[in-house]
Amino acid sequence: MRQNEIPKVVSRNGNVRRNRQYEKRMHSILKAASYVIARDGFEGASVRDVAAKARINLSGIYYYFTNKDELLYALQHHTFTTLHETLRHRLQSCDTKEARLRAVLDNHFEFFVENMDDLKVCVHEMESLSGKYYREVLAIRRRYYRLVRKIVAENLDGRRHDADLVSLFLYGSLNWVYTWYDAEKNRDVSKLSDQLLKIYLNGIKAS
Amino acid sequence: MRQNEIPKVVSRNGNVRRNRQYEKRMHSILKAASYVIARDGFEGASVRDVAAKARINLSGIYYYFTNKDELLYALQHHTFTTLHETLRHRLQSCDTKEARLRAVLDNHFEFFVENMDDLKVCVHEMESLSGKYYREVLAIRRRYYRLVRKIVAENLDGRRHDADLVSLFLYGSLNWVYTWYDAEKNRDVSKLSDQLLKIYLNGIKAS
DNA sequence: GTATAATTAGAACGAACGTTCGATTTAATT
DNA sequence: AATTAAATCGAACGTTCGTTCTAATTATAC
Repeated sequence: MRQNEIPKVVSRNGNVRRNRQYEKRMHSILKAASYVIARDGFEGASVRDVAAKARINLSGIYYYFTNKDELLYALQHHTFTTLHETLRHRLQSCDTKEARLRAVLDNHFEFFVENMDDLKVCVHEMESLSGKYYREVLAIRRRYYRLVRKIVAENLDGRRHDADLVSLFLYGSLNWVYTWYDAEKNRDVSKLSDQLLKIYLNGIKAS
Repeated sequence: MRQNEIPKVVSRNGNVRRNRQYEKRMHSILKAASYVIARDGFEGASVRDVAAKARINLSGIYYYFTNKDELLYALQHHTFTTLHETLRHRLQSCDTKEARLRAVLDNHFEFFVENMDDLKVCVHEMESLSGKYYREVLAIRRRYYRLVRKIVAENLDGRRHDADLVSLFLYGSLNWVYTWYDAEKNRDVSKLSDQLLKIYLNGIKAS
């Protein structure tokens, strides 16, 4: 039996009698999808490739997901939610506004390093979904962005800056990372937040 | 007769007897391709859609371009070259290093506003080509990046900053614009460079 | 006007794709 | 051990895609 209702993120199987490996299989499919979509793009990625990478039969994919779009939806939904949650958790132990801004950067970079494929799929395939799928992911994305914006705003000299613009510029620097990050060259991840934080707090001016 | 040699950017037709409309047709195909690829992504864009948008028969496309990849190659090659050239030209009338940094931002934003689809196709489809096509575009992209980096570097307090990181962060802010730019909300383009320049020269610190 | 080559048009090819279906196998319950 | 449903599998469907081929048409040169 297979569910075909409105998709949930974690598990779509509401049955009682369920194979113990169900969750693991689901996870391995998502991991494979993340890898293949990050490599080939969503349109370029074939469900067959995802299945092969996950070591499951092609039609097996459709036992866990109703279609290709839902694969991407599940990936983006889960990744953005996790990113947002880890940031919220991290912020609880920050006293100053500077510490909170630093937490935003640390969180994003560290999350990126540990989930490169997933975050790339979130950033690069932002427009690949449509309809309900798109709108739901957009809502989560906005939630995360608003949190970033709030922390940027409290660090701002409001007379000289536009909070939206500053946030979008910072957001751009963060989201662009996947195009140049090199695990060898950038072994020290904290250096990335150090550098970006310095720019936004003090500028780059030569003396 | 049709050419099938190494593609040139401007015109691939070396024949003498040539329809007066040849160049116009070629340009209209590129314009259509830019529109469709920006909308659907390179993999998602069909040559049929490009042909329809350019008001030409499907097989007519293959009279001007040997394959779909070459369409993207021509677009990216031409756009990056132009972007680089306009920046070089602009820099000639800059006296101070601050003026040169400002020129980088002005050039990028103004070029973006006037060639949104083209620049989006350059940024978002960076990985869509492979082999020779990819390497050639990469070379031009690097040339542009190095120019930006040089100007960032001369504005840097080198003891406190890493020129590569700063350049990549700035580059990210610039390239991310296509995801949020709204012609209505951002009528004044110079405000974008103003804001970004302030950040990089003075930071955002609240007093 | 006629010859010649550039350009367009229509139809078709094979390949790859997302998805479905029925049968088979596996695991859990009694 | 028998039963029942979950999970997997192999094969196929219909569609869309990039590309090609040949014939028709148009523009240019003589």
